[in-house]
Amino acid sequence: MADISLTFPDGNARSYPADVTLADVAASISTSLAKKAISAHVDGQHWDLQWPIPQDAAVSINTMKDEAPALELIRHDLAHIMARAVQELWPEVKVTIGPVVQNGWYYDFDRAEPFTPEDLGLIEKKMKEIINLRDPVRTEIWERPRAIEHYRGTGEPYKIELIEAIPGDEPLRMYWHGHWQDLCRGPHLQHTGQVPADAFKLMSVAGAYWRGDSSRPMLQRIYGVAFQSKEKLKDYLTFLEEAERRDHRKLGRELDLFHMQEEAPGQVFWHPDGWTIYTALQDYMRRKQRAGGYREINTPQVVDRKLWEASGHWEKYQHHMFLVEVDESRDGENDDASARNRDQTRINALKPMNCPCHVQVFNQGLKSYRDLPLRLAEFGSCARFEPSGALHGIMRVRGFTQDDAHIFCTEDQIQEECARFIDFLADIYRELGFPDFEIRFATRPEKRVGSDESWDHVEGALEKAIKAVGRDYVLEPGDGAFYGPKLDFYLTDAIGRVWQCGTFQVDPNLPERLGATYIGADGDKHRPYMLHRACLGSFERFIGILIENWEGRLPFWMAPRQVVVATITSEADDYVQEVVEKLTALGIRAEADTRNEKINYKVREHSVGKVPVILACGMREVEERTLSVRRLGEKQTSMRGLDEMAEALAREATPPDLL
RNA sequence: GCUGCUGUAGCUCAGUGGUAGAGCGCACCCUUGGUAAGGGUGAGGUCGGGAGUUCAAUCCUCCCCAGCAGCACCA
Repeated sequence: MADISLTFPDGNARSYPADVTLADVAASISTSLAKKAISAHVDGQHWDLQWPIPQDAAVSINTMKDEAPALELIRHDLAHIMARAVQELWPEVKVTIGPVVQNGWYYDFDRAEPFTPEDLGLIEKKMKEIINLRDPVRTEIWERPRAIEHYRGTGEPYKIELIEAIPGDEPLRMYWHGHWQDLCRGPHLQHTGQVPADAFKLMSVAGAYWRGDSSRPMLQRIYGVAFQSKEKLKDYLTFLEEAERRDHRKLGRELDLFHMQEEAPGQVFWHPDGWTIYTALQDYMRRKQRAGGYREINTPQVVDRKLWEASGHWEKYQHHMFLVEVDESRDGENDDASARNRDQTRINALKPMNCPCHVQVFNQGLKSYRDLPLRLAEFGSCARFEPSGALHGIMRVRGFTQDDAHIFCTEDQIQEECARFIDFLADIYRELGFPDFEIRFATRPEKRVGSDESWDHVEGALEKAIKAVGRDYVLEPGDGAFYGPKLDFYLTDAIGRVWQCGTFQVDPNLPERLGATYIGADGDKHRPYMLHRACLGSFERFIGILIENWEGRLPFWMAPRQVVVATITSEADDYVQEVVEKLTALGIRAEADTRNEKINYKVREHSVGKVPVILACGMREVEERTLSVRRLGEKQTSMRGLDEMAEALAREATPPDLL
């Protein structure tokens, strides 16, 4: 039994729950990606990995070497050095834990006053002093009672709780950085001077629950980042600036795509240009789904709670639903809300998901095995009352539209549908500019419905399906939906960030709960399987990802403003109008800029506005019936004939699936 | 929801216990200019909402709302 996490070369880490062993992970992950894992944490202890992972968890490499220490060790020791610095500055602060995370580390502290940005500066300075002391790091192995007694003496209740939570009774490793002591599995550097003093930075302080449990006290977490060298740190800080430049909230405002406001928190007001992106994407998806054998449907927004009770969502998610109370006795006559007749009030919920509604569509009429697989798709508008702290621009919202579909099928059809979906999805991601994606296979979570036998069966079916597809995947034990196992699809954006978008879930549960049946070849009623699937996830979030991926410079076919035709002199006004009309007739989003401004000004404004093509017209163009073409991001211009250019742009404006 | 921070003009931000300012943008005028900002003039804000302290609150206190970072959550 082990608590295992693997770290990959891209800096990502993946964790596995306590009921698997390292050998399990090694055996079950058959993918080349997993084989790239460079280090593992087993029961909190750090190991560099050799592949294959040895069968026992005692991975054999100790990283205490004289050469440049591994980055993880540097980060790990920095966590301790920071904790020491904090306690030297404020002795009353209680320490807890401080693990290595992507790009750095954090350490959680219990302190009455909040840490301020100025405090971070003080801590950083103190850390550099400690590094310069070159204090030796030494270990002692203590029996538990002695360690507990020690922490009683120093007044560290969190450490005592940690010790008591460690199963078994093996002795503990006690580490000293100079005079300062911490409980830790190690391993560590030999002395604090091995840490590069100019390649780390304290980033932020934020609240975090003790042991990740929202019923426990809130601690203060200080985040730091660290690298091998000052240059690497600088690269990382540059990356952060890059991400900030791409922030969809900022670009959404600057490019006038959408806005949000207090009266509708977590919901999007789409502006014309933003909605143009949305509809371009939706039109594209509609064509793809039609070609992919889906039938599009549409289902109600406001649905009686009875259906949510039947589906099981009421029990689990009622506090995350928008409720709508309707007094059936009012009949529109009495507008006084206080006169509402409680006895006759019906409780409805704005639909938080489409699945139960799709089952209702399936349940109409008698279905035959000949109807299967039946693929029902909906651009389903959903409302979920997400916790206020979870909201994030248009990426995490309370009102959104999924590119949702449910496939009703027999067990035998799961494999075929799985393969079919993965091809479908790969095609879409490629056409949308994300050629690389990763598949993760998530299995039964702790909280779930259905018997273990049923889970064994369904997980087996999905595993068989994904294996047959032959693509690499990563196993995520315990990450499945409460009703069934799933495949999640993660795409990588232009600056290396990973986003989960697509999903493919096998659900034997909902058809059961909502009484879906079909007549088999044997003439008897059978229970269909229901496959939940989405490619984009939600339009809102996916458009956020698109904006950030392309830094607002969307591919031409999706760009809300494709072409601006600008006059250099007002004598070209008529010609510019003619050009715009010609392009518009070809389905190109073209606009005229005949304002009384200099061409320099117009070029600057439309470049900042990320318009992909600027066509400038002066007297020369009018006389020769040509256009001066300037592409976004390019400095030089070229001269093209009007007809030739219009034809080229029309081709460029064609969505990839129609080429 | 939790911890911390923030909320001043359309945007980015400065500022003060005596009812506010800049740049950009916007409007109008002059300018017809050849590929990233031509010049001038002007309009625009009960300083997120409510209550309190005070002779006086945008500024201080409390409550609420929204946003930001992180945590928890994510059917």
